[in-house]
Amino acid sequence: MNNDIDVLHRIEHEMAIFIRRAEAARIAYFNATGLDRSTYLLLTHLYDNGPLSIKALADTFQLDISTASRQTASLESKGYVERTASPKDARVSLLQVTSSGSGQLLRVRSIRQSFYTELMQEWTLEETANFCDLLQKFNQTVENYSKSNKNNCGKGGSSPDGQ
Amino acid sequence: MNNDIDVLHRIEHEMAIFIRRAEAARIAYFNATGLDRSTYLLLTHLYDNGPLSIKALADTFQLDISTASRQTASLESKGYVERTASPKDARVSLLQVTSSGSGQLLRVRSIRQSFYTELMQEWTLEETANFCDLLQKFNQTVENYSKSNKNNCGKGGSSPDGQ
DNA sequence: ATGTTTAGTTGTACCATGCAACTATTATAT
DNA sequence: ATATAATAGTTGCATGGTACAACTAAACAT
Repeated sequence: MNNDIDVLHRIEHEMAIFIRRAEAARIAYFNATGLDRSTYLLLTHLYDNGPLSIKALADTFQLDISTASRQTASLESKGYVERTASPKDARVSLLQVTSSGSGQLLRVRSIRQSFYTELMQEWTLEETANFCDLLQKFNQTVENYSKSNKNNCGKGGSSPDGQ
Repeated sequence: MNNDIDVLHRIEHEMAIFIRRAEAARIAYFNATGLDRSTYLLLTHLYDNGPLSIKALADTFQLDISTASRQTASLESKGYVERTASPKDARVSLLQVTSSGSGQLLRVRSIRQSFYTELMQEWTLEETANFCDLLQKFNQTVENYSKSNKNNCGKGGSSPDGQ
């Protein structure tokens, strides 16, 4: 622990606020794009990482497999992904983004980017890049932390932010 | 718009991940502290800003007043806040943190700070402080944005993050 | 005085989530 | 080989956080 308590207190506070705002935005975001965040993230991941099982998705996003199952079912019902039985293991369904799904994904990604562009128009490029780097580092830190916690203390474990 | 599209794309991506992790932590956090985030934030705000009406809390956190009403009712039922009728306006209840509530608040704040201390032990103080500043700036940016949006386009409006 | 705004409550609905119980399939151990 | 475990996935149920709409009561405006 080489961090000053003041900074930690501020981090703690800003995190709580950030998360609160993020939740507040859920409905507005959904209204603006027609895709909820989970759907968007799943779609992104499937788009970039080829066909994957539900279990693999659940692991990636640290979701309960039941949640991943429901989310993919919802994606499937909208026609954004297709599932095919794995040839190697009949328990496994492999999910793949359809062309409709990738169309949605690109559409929403562009809306998201426009949003951030507008939101951060007063920021300098340097600040934005800096924030981005630190945010990435933070996400990585949280991921490592919760993985190491899983090994030590069974499931659940971590709590990266303000609840 | 003076930001590079690459950085915006990365921000967009890291935000989505960040929010996802934040949501994943809700249960773990509650288990660790016994207070959910909303409760914690409300309590913090009431602790720092004296007796406030439900409407004032709703405005601060950009919550529907019905949500704020329920959350404060929950706080009250746990004995963390007390309400007194406003002498000036019989419609208004003024909420105030009880000693039990402030005890809880300080306890949870300390757990949260310990968590962040442990989480970020590999970060330098400079990095942490930098991240904190940028996060604060970001929160402020989002707040300004959603306020200006409210004036232009009616309610709802903004979407600060990845859904 | 009467109509309008405001503070707050309550009913209802929604989404994201987890846990537990279950099925179907695969892997392991003897 | 067969019985026992482990794994992938689904579904039922519960919870938390949220909004919207309909309502009550009080205050304000004219």
